[in-house]
Amino acid sequence: MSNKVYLVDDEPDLRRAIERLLRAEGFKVESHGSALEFLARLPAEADGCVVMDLAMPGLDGLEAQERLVAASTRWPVVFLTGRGDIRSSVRAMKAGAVDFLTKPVKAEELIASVGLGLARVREVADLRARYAQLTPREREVMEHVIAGRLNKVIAAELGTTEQTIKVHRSRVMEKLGIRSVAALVTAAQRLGVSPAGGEAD
Amino acid sequence: MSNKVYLVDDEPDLRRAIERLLRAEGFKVESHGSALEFLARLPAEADGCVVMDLAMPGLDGLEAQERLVAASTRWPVVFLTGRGDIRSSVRAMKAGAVDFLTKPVKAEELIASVGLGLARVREVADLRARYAQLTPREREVMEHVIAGRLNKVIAAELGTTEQTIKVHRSRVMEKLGIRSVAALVTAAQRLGVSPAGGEAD
DNA sequence: TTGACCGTTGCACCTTGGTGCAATGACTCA
DNA sequence: TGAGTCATTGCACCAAGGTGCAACGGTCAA
Repeated sequence: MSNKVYLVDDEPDLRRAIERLLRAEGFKVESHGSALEFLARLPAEADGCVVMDLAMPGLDGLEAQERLVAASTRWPVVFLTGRGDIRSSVRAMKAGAVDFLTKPVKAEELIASVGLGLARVREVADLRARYAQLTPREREVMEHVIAGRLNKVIAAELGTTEQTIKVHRSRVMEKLGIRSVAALVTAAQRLGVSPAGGEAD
Repeated sequence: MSNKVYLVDDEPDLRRAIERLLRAEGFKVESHGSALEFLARLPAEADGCVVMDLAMPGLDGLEAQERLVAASTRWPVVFLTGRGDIRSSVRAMKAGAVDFLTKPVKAEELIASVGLGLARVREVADLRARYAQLTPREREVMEHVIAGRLNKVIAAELGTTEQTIKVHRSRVMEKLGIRSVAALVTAAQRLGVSPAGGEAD
């Protein structure tokens, strides 16, 4: 799984060329002619790497990236553009882009970047699947646990008892396949889950 | 403290201009004509923001950045260059640069980036000072704690007793001013301290 | 309506972590 | 040599976390 590339470019000729290149490398490719079209058909969970142009009619590549970031979806994005400038590349990298390549692109560079993006997705794929199994309450408790709060404090804040928190907490650990708070904290960071109400000291 | 800028550029005229600009904003400025000169007089702990040119005789700006990263010093670096290209900017940002600006630079942009870099330094300055107080043994124990290991496991691995580990552990928490394992894990990440022997699950 | 899932609570028991006090031996530095 | 730091250990006690069992009420869909 997870060898899928979402190609977003408004030029049909270039799409075809890149598609061919990526398919020859064994990637599955899904092409979109505009960022809006891509975002509209966006899978709920990141299951591949995005390869996107910068300048496109409708929604800009950087704007599309911002939306992905804002939705905390953690899609890996590789930019591939012909009229890029330093300012754009810096903005893209700040926003967490995997790479920022210029046309004409060397095949090996594109493949390497896509591979890196896919590797990032795979790293958290299993964890995401596990996290999806958590109930809303369990996620809530998790956010408090990774903030370093004691069970009884969490209980007070959520208006329940310590016993209840213990149950939720143990289910969180069980479902995520994790056995220590330390591992839970790092898992949460990989998932983009933030501690509730700031960190405790 | 920590409003210091380390300016590294081989052009004396430009150094003077930037120095004046930064000093007018209340920053302390220390200038160096080459990356090697800067690295040779490098303070042990990051106590300011680096503003560096890309192309310089001797050591390249990107190479200098790499050395800083390799030494895990976590210096914030703002690149300021006249002949930059996209490839360089992407490489710099991947290596963790705060920003990548081009000459001529707008004063407000440079000031904003330097301010951001300094903010990053200040964020961990207090923590670094505290971490510096730890004894070697305490750091060792800390690395096991953030790996999620139980006290008795740590004791076995370090060839001592659980009691001893408890003492070291409580000293770590006390010296760092931290009260939960969760906070310790995030503090360790900010400090660049890695868990011992990989993470426990 | 029945079954499944969710959130909840209580109780008992055990493990683990945290604290305070006291003490020892090794090492370095003045 | 004496002071200071570091690493170590033991003991007692308390706090917090983790587990297993049993149970209740609500929601939602088949």
